[in-house]
Amino acid sequence: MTHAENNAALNQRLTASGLRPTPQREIVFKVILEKRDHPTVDEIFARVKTQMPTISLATVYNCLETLVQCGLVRQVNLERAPTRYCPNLHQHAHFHDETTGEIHDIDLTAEAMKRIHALLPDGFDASTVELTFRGRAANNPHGAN
Amino acid sequence: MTHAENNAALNQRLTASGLRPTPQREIVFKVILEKRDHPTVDEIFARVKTQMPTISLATVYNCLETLVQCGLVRQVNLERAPTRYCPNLHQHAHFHDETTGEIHDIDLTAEAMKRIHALLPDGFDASTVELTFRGRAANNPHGAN
DNA sequence: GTGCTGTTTAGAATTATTCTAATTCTTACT
DNA sequence: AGTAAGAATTAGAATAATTCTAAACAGCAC
Repeated sequence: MTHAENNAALNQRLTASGLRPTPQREIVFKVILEKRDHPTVDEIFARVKTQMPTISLATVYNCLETLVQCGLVRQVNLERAPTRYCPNLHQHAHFHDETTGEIHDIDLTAEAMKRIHALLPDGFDASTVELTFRGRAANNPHGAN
Repeated sequence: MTHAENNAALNQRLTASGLRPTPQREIVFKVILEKRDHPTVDEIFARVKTQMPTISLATVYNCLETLVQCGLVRQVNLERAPTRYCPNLHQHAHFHDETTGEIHDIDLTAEAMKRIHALLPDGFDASTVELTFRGRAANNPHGAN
């Protein structure tokens, strides 16, 4: 996807929710897509400031909340650490490498998701699932991050 | 398990780790076992204070950290909410009811755990897994909480 | 252009948690 | 028993991520 396409998608989602496309929202979305690690708010703030030095931290928080609401990025909370943000919208699990602190996405098939949902007894209806592994990854397994 | 048995288990674990059994640790462990919901530190603090009014919040934090280290209780972090504590040591997932805020334990079989671990590609070695569902539960399904 | 609503901004406020330094408690040794 | 050493507890201060507040700003509808 090109940047222009991502932008169009963003604007569409925003207006669909009665929200306005703004330069701040655009740029925050852009930096998250650019480097597909799992940055914290501070990291996002730092990256955005290089291109828009006047942006405020509160705005970054606001934009991120908006993006999450629109379903364009996912929030990742690991233990008590600062919240991280993830542009991968495919169903996936996270692997938290204890040695490097890196977070790797683990793609899940629809079949796997179905099996996970099937673990729930009757009477439980889950709208979202979060699956997080913690451990050690071999050196840069398939170059993922 | 009786209270005396739990206490014996606690003392054994503590001394095995070179730590001391203390009245504070005992009582913190007791209140977590007594009411098997998933209390926050504040709730634990409140419950403990009724029986030991002089205990300090810092001590509750310390005791909980100790109990977690000894593997006697589990920490549960959901989104950005205060950490909760869980005495259920069986492998299990959590179901977070969006309407009531309650957390239900979902027991997992060894077979299910194995299948979950099998989702990881080669090169990833997980020591722990966390599986959390969010959604709505039917009214008090099998009386669990 | 004027007003209306949504957005951004800076800084203050909040809140869960951790840290600090002093005190108290245990245990071991004499 | 008396004392030293280490561990645990305590109260309160400090930290840090996040949220709130109030004011300024921007863009659209009329």
